[in-house]
Amino acid sequence: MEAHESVLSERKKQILKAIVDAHVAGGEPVGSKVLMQQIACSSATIRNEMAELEEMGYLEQPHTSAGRVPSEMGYRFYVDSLVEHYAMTAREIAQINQALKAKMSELDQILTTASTLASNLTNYTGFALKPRSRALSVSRFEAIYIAPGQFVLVMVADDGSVKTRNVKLDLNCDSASVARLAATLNRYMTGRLADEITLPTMVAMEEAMAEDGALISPVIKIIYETMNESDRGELKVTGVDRLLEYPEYSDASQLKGLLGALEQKNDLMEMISTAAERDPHGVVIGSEASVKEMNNSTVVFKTIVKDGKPIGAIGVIGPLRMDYARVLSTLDGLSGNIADLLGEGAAQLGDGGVTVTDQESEDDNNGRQKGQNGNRG
Amino acid sequence: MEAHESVLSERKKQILKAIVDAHVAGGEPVGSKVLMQQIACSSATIRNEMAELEEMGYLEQPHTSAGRVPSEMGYRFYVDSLVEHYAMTAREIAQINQALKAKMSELDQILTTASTLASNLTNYTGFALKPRSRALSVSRFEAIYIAPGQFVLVMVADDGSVKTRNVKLDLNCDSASVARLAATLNRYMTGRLADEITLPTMVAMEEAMAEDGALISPVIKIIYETMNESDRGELKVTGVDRLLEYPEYSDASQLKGLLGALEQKNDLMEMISTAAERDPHGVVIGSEASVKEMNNSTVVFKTIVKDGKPIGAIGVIGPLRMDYARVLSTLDGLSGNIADLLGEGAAQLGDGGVTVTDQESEDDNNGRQKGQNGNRG
DNA sequence: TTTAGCACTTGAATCAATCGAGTGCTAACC
DNA sequence: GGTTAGCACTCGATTGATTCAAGTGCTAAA
Repeated sequence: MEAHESVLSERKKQILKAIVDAHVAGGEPVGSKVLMQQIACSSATIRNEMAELEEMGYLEQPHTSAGRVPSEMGYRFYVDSLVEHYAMTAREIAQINQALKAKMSELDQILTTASTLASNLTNYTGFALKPRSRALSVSRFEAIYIAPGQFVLVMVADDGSVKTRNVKLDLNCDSASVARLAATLNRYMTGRLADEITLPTMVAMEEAMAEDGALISPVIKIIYETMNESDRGELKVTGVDRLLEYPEYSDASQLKGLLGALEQKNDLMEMISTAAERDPHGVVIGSEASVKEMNNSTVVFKTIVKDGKPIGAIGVIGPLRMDYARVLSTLDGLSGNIADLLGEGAAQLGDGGVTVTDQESEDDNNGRQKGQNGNRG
Repeated sequence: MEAHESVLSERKKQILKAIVDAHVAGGEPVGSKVLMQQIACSSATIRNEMAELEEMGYLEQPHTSAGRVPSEMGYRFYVDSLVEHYAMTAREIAQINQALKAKMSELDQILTTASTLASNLTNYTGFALKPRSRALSVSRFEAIYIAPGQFVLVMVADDGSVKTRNVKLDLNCDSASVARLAATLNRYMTGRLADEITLPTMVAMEEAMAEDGALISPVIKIIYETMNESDRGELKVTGVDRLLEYPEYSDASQLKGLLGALEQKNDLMEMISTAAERDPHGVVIGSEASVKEMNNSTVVFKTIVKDGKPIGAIGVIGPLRMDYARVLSTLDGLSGNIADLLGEGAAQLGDGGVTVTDQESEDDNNGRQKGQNGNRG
């Protein structure tokens, strides 16, 4: 592959690079004229060079009267020898960091899964919607020593949900420090929103921890993040690709428009909450939707109710000619299952009656009594 | 809305329903001839009825010489009065149950997020790949009593990772039972794969628990599920819709084919592992791919390395004319961030040097020392 | 070796002609 | 009165010819 470089003159490389760049940017075959701006010679010269590059296999002509397009070999050479380094912006880097750190609550996971299921089972695009939920305060702390500098923090929230965090510090804390930490947290932090912790409280806690005072600050941050992470309202959309096989969306622009409308989560939430009032089925057909881009589509949804309050919704979006029977019963089934999982189905217990939730488990998930049966056999 | 029913004759309802069903199934306007099979009268009669239904607003004609299509009002009536109940198959119900119960490991979450980020930042379709990983055994158990019948189970796995489960049973276990449970688990279960637990061991554990013997069986199941959940190899694909705006994929069938190929996860894994050997950049251009459907697309990926071993990959898929510079650096940045999160980046510690992971945290995540800095301020 | 100029090629756009599916309407029928 | 057969009619889709324009290859001059 390095042989390329010795064969291609500097100017050929320039031209090849310019062609790749232009074609990547514009998508059209690139002609000799546009290249004149970047290469310091006439179009005829460039044409000659391009003819040679084509002969060598780096370029292709879709047809005689079109410009040139890089061949696969051309792209390969570009990637191997011509790509310039692109430096990510600080903004992009920050975005990566933030997004990767964010955890998914269990409700989020369930809703995502439900959206995927709705899509899979109906062959339309699925979505799941979660309204904002309030921040929680912690009513009880426990801390379990795991290893030097490492412990598990267990938080029982004011709604009865339990969250755990595996914490590692590079501070030297032992079993005793961890126990003291739990005691201190229980004394100063219980019943308070993490927002409400004032500097004096922090200082008091650090004093109470004596030589382990350094633990407080990072731990408070962790608690803050944990108790607030459930606070994002969100819309998940899955299975967009399924709509591709419906001729209604065969022109990509149509679908693109619909998806763009979906990005306006507020509109969708608004639509669903109003539709839920007047329509028992949760079916919004075409122009019944307030959003123009949805006027050629149908939205079918079902709210998920927990303790009598709607805590989210799942649904599907597809063409007007939707298989309503199937969609309606699928959503019914799904929402029932979710309600069960979230603890509405307290009655249906099997052998042992076990409920298991992972640590994130009861994020956004208040007042649960019994959940799904943990036994699978 | 109920007024409809009194206005429409039984035959009109039949015809409307038949039209909706046929149109939903076939996508084409439906003519009077095809309806003859379902309605017991001649095409002329049906035409008369259709003309009336159109007059009333339930049907529409795309043009004079086409068949009829339901109007929005027609669909509305269908949904309100004509849909037949569709009963889900046992298979579908099982699928729902299983999928909703499955938890996502942290690695899964990170990879999903990474895939989304790759897609967002590059404007191509992103993917993330995770090979199967081995099951873990537990080297230490802890149990924290929360409430009657409820406790948090903390498991330190043989690779040093920590997992926690919030367990609720409808058995009457108190603080002492929970403590005894931990002791018993530590005595009989440490160092073993959950698969290896034999019936005699179970019996011995139940005996050791005396009157709380009933705890053992459900708890073993929980441990089993927890330690094996990381075992699924998987491919996540996100941002399919981004490809819609590239003319290369403007005919939906092209894109559909590509996506179909992506479903063959094994092919992709194969491709990536072979490509990773011979190509330092991880760029597969067009026909370099072994899969035919990808011959008009480029796949760029980057393996994620942890402790010297590849534990997954992230990448993007898009047209040949891809913005390689941007894609390559984005994937570099992402994979670096992921490696840090997973504990490779032990060196880069900031103030406090805090590592936080939630319970699922170190799923598939062995030998970590220090991770990313937990402080955000 | 580069460049200006010109004939040439060829997909895309435009337009007319043809085709056919399905209708509306009329008249006969039960 | 409701139903049905028959037929003229409509109108989008398909096909084919024509034009248009972008971009080339080649030749001859610099």
